[in-house]
Amino acid sequence: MEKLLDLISEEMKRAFEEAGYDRELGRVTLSNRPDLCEFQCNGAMAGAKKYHKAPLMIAQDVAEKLTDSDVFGEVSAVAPGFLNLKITETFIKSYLNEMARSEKFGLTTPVNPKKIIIDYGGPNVAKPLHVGHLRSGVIGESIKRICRYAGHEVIGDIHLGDWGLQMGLIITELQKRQPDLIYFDDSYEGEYPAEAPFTISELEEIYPTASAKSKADEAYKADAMDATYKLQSGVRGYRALWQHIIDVSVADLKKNYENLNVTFDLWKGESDVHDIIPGMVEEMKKGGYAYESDGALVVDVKEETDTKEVPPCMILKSDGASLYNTTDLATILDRMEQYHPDKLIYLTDKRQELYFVQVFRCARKTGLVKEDTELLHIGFGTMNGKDGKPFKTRDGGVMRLENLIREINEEMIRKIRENAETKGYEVDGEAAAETAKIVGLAAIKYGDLSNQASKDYIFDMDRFTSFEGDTGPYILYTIVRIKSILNKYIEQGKKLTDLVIGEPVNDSEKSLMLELAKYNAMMETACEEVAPHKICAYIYDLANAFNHFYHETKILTEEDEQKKESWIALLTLTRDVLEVCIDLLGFSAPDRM
RNA sequence: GUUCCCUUAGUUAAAUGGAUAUAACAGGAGCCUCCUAAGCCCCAGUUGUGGGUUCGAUUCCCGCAGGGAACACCA
Repeated sequence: MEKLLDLISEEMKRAFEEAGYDRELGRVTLSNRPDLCEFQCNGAMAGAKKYHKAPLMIAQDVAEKLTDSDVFGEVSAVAPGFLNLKITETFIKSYLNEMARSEKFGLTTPVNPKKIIIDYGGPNVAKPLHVGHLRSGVIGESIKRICRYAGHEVIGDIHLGDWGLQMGLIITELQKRQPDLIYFDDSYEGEYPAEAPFTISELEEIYPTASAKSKADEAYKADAMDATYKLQSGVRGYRALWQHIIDVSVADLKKNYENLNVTFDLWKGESDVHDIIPGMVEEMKKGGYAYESDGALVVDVKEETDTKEVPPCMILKSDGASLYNTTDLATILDRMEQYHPDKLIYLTDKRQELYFVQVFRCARKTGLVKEDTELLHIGFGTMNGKDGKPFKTRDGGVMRLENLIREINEEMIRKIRENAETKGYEVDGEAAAETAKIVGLAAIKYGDLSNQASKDYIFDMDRFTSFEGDTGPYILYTIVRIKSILNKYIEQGKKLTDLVIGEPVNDSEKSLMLELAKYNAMMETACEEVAPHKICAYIYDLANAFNHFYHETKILTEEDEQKKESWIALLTLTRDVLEVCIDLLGFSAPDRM
């Protein structure tokens, strides 16, 4: 279905053409003076030079051709040459009814859908998720959903950090603590136990302990490196122990991501490409791309047009060991071979920008990716505390993600209880907790996603839990209001199906309709620019338009059945659009709050 | 040191080169016998600085000041 702006631009272009001007000048845009008009066209000013004519004269010529238009109800040419436009009630009504009937509200889906792999989350096993992981998960999940909704085939991969020295450290510390474990007996040839010899909380304590020890103690570090080597070279007991670490850790990660409503299609990690690294390195050498520099193996990636220094991309460290670059490149190779994607999207902290420039160039140069495969790194900003510095707990530590979520949820339960009390109804504990979880998640996600991803933003617990203004809970509250009306309507024995939206009867209703009609253009932009914050801005405007309409219109007590049905249809569409949008942002609305 | 990014109201954030820069919070005033007041409504307040391009600049270009980040054996 064509976008509203395209349809009305077409009408305007026709008028420009009929008046003897270039039709391309007839591009219509949203009004930035809503007090004067709904839409505007600035083509007359752009054409002034070409036709050596005052812009206002051109605008008047064009306006004359639109006097009996079905699309524009009001057209006025004003100084210096703006065309101020209002569209007819009939036109907007038909547009919305078509939208309501169409799949995805008439969003145009691509002729050639792409296969996209999106790499986000990126946690390390055996380490708890902390607030730093929040953005990658929240933004990545939203982008995944947006691309999928837009019609592409999307695969989300968590890309676990499960292979490096950290694993050797954990194994070493376990050996010190429990040297008699069967895993350390080289002569053992039987089956290893199915149960892990540790719990997730032990694991989370072991890693930092081991890490601290290795920094202070050379011998300890040597042991850890040896353990890493044994693991990577496939010693049975070490592999079995490693598998336990992965299993225990992944189970915990799944639980945590589930609480965030974040899901991955693939749970692959660095370890999955271990076996293909030697072959890849060999190819790079053979192709003449990789050479030795200061003992390390590198590939030059600087280009003549660079204004800045782009250091070579390191493939192997001087001790021959692989590093982040190596596994990332091997992962690209693996993904190309297994999935043949048209596009790879990476979500990380924006500080890794230069790093990804190096890796992408290296991948292209060495032929790991096809010419027409797009590589995109989306760097997001830091989540800061109120002081503008990276978010910390009160005592200066790194805050665990589950603690952050718990704090928000507790505050939310308090608010729900308080609200129930002032309104005088009972709320049982379980229902309150369930609602709190839903609303809390919306607060966190909307708070994050409503900012441009690339910018740092301030996570202000007080503001996020205050629930006033431009927040997730405000959006949810609006949806709950609509649902409540629709439910009451159904309770009257009526049905929501087959209702038709009529012409708007007042300004607030027309505003709501115009807001709904912007949906397609907004969604297209949000997809193209991979910009979830545009969806946030849109649903905030839409919710505002609805609340304004709601305030002025008594819907259920309306006696004119036709009017009432039209409003119910309009509300249904509003609810559906809002719910689709919040789903793309990765949260949902409760039935009441 | 080199390079990149950022600077919008008291605060946090928006704005394909278009008219009077948009909201939220905080501040001040109003609206619940009426579909959820987590709402609605009114008031007050902003583009760091100096140039340039343009009919028109928060937006594009150059300089300055202030803030942040990156710059091969971490990820």
